Amino acid sequence: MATIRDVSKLAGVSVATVSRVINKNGYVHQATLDKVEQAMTALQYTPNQIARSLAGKRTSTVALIVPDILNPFFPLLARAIEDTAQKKGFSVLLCNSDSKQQKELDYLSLLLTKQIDGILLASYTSKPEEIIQYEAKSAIPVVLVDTCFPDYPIASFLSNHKLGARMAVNHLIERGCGKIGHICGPTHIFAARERCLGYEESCRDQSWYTPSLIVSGDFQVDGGRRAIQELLSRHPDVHGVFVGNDLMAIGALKQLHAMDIRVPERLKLIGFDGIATDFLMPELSTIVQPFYDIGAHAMNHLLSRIDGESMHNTIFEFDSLVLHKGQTT
Amino acid sequence: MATIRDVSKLAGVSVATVSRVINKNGYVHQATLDKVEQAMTALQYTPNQIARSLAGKRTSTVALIVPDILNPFFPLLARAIEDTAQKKGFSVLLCNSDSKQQKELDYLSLLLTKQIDGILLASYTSKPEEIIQYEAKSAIPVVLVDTCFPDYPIASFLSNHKLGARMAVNHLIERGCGKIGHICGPTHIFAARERCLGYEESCRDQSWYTPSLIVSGDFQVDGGRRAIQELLSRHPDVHGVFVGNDLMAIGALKQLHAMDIRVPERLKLIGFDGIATDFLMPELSTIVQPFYDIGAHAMNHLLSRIDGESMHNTIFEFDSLVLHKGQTT
DNA sequence: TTGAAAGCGCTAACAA
DNA sequence: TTGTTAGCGCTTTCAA
Repeated sequence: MATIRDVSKLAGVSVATVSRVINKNGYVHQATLDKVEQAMTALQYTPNQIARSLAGKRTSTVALIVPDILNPFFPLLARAIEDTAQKKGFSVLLCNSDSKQQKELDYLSLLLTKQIDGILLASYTSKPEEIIQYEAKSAIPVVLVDTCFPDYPIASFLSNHKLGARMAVNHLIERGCGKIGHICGPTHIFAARERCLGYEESCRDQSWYTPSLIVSGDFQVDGGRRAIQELLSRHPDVHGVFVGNDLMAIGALKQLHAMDIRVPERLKLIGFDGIATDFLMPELSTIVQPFYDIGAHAMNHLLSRIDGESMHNTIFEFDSLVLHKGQTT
Repeated sequence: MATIRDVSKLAGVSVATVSRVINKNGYVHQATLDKVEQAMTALQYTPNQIARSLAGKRTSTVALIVPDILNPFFPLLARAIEDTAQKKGFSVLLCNSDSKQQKELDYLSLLLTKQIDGILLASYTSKPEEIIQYEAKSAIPVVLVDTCFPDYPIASFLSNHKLGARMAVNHLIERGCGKIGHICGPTHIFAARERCLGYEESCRDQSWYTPSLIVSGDFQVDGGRRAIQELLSRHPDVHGVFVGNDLMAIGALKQLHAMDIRVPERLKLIGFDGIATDFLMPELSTIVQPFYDIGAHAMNHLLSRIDGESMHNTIFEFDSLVLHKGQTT
């Protein structure tokens, strides 16, 4: 592969000049610019990114840390992030943390030695102090996606989950549901808590409301099966259920089917997320999160930080959730 | 961050010696080794990977190029690949090509300047000559996943699709199907062709067989809807359908549901891939591909090539497909 | 068994 | 407007 030196020789200029045309900075005469560009194309020259990185510039690479790309939730984010990165000349390193603290920390220090320019972190296990400390000592900007710590100055991009929850409950009410239950996700997940709060806010003034209408699940399919059983045993007369996410909603649906309880006639069900609305049958009613927007904005914010802009590290909540009316309500 | 020079000073040795202990090569006295290691831990030293890469070693990074990580097929592969890479100290760069030749080529040359160590390529658009030429002039090993070119020496890892197709058809026969149709995928996709061939081989000697039992689809949900309609209009009496992939099978299932044709009573349906076996209701019968094995083996093979082992570049077909008996057969 | 020194390819003062 | 040169942090001959 041709180097900058080869180009400089062929063009009859110094490497500094070539560097200037590569980086489009500093003054360079039009005539020399032409010569250099000719030499570059003649040699099919492309700058070695490793050398550029070592010489102090960036790696043009960011890392995306997710619990597990297999969770259908994350490819949606990953795609938006990669698209946005690619448009700006950045690449994305994919890291699965399995929600294990150690694996996450290992990645974090690996990324340091790789001189990654920034990190998009979707993690429900990391502590805010850790993140702040990491940013401080590594000077690598970190942006949170799908989670946040309200009391700390960390940039975060996520849906307005409380709003979404209200939309879900309202939809059930509009569809004529009387007593509405909720299957909530793990309480260590911010989004799960918010959705639960949204449910509570919408329901607590109803005559039928009682806290035992909230059953906890694990955001997985099987958890949904168990939770709906629990809910029905507590309240055989529930008429609608706002399930904390689509995965659990699928589980609930399967369980109801097995128990021969007709959906939506006897019981209406609405999920949250909007993963794979295409793939399901019957189609699940759900609140679709604006994944693409979240990912794209998070990435753009990160890129601005990388460019040295000092941003206001705050929480960006997206209100553009959409009700997807399926066949379960 | 501490550098190798800092360590060498603190340990009272030369940088060369420190380098030797980092890389565990060359002779180094036990006593000095201890000193160096103490210094390293004292300074919390970790070698800068960029500098190592520039000095001639590798980047310990591979790229995974997929058409679109949103296709539920690819996260399965990505996970296996990332797991395997991570165990061996490698990172994975994620690239979406959208099956566009230009985007793919752009990535390929970008990866060159990034001095990537190897590439895992899932592409149905690239030409074998291109790949061979790229490997030759870049010295970057490329391994194909989920596709192959039988007539060219390119390492490829994929399921034995023909075998899987036979399994699917046999299952339908066992379940009592008489006339069996097939919805095949795009013919430029190797796997789609193989599955179709498998179907043909299994069926051509049957009394009911006729080529018009094969309808073509596009491997997408909507394509499945259209294809099943087409098939039914050609052959109102089909009793079983082997659908070329799960996405189309979902579409077919939805269409049949809309048409009030009962599955599996009136018509039996089996898909291929094994994505989303959890998500569907009714659960789809399908042939599950050994994604994890494919990804892991492909990655291991790539790592061996990166380590300089000259491998026999051939096609690795995985026979370990599994019938998932759902509720549609 | 160890060290000195020459790069790897590029950037960025500093001079001219 | 251009060139010289000193690094960036590490690896790797080649000598000692």
